[in-house]
Formats: sequence, C-alpha cells, structure tokens
Amino acid sequence: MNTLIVILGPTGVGKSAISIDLAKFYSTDIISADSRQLFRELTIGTAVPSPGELQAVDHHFIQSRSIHHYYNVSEYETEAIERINELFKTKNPLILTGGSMLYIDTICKGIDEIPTVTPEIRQEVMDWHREHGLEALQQRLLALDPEYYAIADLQNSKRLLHAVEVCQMTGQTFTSFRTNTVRERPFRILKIGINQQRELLYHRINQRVDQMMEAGLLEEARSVYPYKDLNSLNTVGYKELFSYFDGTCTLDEAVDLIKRSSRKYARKQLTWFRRDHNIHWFEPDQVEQIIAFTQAQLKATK
RNA sequence: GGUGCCAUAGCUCAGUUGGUAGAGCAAUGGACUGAAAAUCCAUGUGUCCCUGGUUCAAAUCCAGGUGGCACCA
Repeated sequence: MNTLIVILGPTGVGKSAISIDLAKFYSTDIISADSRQLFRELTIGTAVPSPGELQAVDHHFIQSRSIHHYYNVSEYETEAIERINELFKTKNPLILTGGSMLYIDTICKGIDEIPTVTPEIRQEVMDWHREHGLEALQQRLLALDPEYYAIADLQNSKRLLHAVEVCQMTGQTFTSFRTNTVRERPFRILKIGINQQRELLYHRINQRVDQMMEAGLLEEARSVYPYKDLNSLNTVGYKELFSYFDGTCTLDEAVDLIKRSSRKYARKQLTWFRRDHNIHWFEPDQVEQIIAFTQAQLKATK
C-alpha cells in the first residue's frame, strides 16, 4: 500500500527543509498543504521554498493560483487527491507538507460535499447581515436550520453566514449536508509533527519576519496593495503592512504586529494538532530520526 | 542645587468624595466542514516603589526616602 507522509507543525518550525530532505531521500515529490503558498503573487511573506529547493524537488500546489481567483478547501481536496493518486502510480512514498490545518485534515479525512455558494447568494447574505446585524442573522439561521443553530458558534458570523447561504441556495438545511463521514483513502497516512520549545519557536518566528523584511517583503506587499480587500490577502505579513500603507500605524509597529500575528498563528496551529493523537512528534533537528522512523513504518506496511 | 509631575499586572495605563484593584495589548487554553495565515470563545493575586504617620479603614490623605521625567538655575 502506498504511503503519504504528512509533515506538519507550526509556522516557522522548519517543515520545508525537513520535507525536502525527506523527498530527496525517497526520490519523491512534495505536495503542499498551505493555503497561502498557493498564490503565485506571494513569495516572501508566505515563505515559499527557494528557487534552488523548488528545483531540487518537484513541488505541487506551490504558487499555482492567482490571488484574484476564488479558491476553497473543497477545490483543494479534489485537485490534491487527484494529483496524489496520479503520482502514486510512479512514486511511493509521497510527502504532504504544510501548516494549513484544515487542508491537511481534508486530505486525510475528506470533507463533506456541500454545494458551492454562488457569488450572488454570498453577496446577498453578506449585505443582509451588514444591514441587519448579528442577532438578526442568528434568528434567520434559527428559522432555516434550528438543528445547526443549536450547536453553532452564534458569535461567529462567518460560520452563521455560510450556513445561511447554503440553506438559502439549496432550500435544504445546512445540517443535511454535514454528514461528517471520514473518507477512506486508498493510501496509508503517516503523520510526522515537528515542534520545539515555545521560546525557541517564537525566537525563530521573530527572526524570520526580520529576514522577510530584509528580503523585500515591503515591496512585495506594496505590489499587491491595490487588491488588499481580496480574501487571499487577508494574510499575516500582508495585512499588517497594508495598515502601514494606509497610514494607520508606523512601519515598526507593522513589523511587530506581523511577529505577533505569526506567533498567534503558530499557537493556533498547535491547538489544532494537539487533539490529533496520530501524530508522531519530532524536533526540527531530528531529520535522521525521522527518516529512520519512516523507513521502519514503511517496511511494516509492505 | 531648586521647583513641578509621575511610580498600580510582562507592557501602556484606569482607579470617581479613603472601604485591600481593572481595561487594552501581550501571554495561555479552547472551538473549528467551501474565507482556515480566516473567524470565534474563554482565562486577570499584583510586595498598588519603600518607610513611617493620620484613620475603624490608605493604591487613594500627610511626611520623609528612593527612582524616573520635565522645567528653572
């Protein structure tokens, strides 16, 4: 049976380097599970691998989309699974790397099939919410789908919006689409988590932000500033610099803010990963141990 | 050297006419089904700078000390 080795961990911990070592060792490809490295207009702020690294190992779903095109997890699932199955015909194991928790879970477990909301419906529901407020949105959901209302995070307008959108568009309850079925994959999944002492991680993150600034993040952000309202640019490293361009904070403040947001993001990632007991954890400098571990695991599945 | 202002949570500061303290940020934990680097929720015991005094009671008033800032010499 083929094996997908998943390398996951908080931002800045060094997943890319480890994945590349691993890919070289197994002469295989890397599939990215990163919701921001996906965009070709973003390079520095999303820490995509260097040109040399990209040349050394074939990467998939890195800078393959434009920030101007709507993208979502479901689309990623379809594309990535298709690609993975294709690649398994000639390669094994494959490596999936990234920090986008939902993207990783989508590959590992699948995601329910919910009809994609049309831009018109989305706009309409959003406008309605803007006009009537959160409480009205809650009431609207209660009327459309009381079952989801009972379990929904009622303060989280994004969640409510989506549920309402789906009800509105399909004439069915949002709940009816939420079957929560785990999809069986025709390959084995081996999860490797990379983590290190919190203080060290924060230090690395802070340092990496400074390096990004030296590498020209400011200019990169300026080049996409005209499109700052795109969802794809609601992204750490860019939105903070947009505030600076807007004149609402100084450059130093913006850079500090990027560091803070990155740290928060790392923490959030760890919260998500913590509940997954199938992850085998390693430190960033344990590449050899990781290789040995995966070899042993691969042998066991043959 | 003189005068004035300030000293409260890791940081920036609130604290009403005295009744042993609370916001924002940070930090930490959690949730997560097509926006996910998004979005949402929860968590606040700290010699109220020190010493003495007044008072039933002091972060609060008084005196002195220490440190910082500003202005005048």
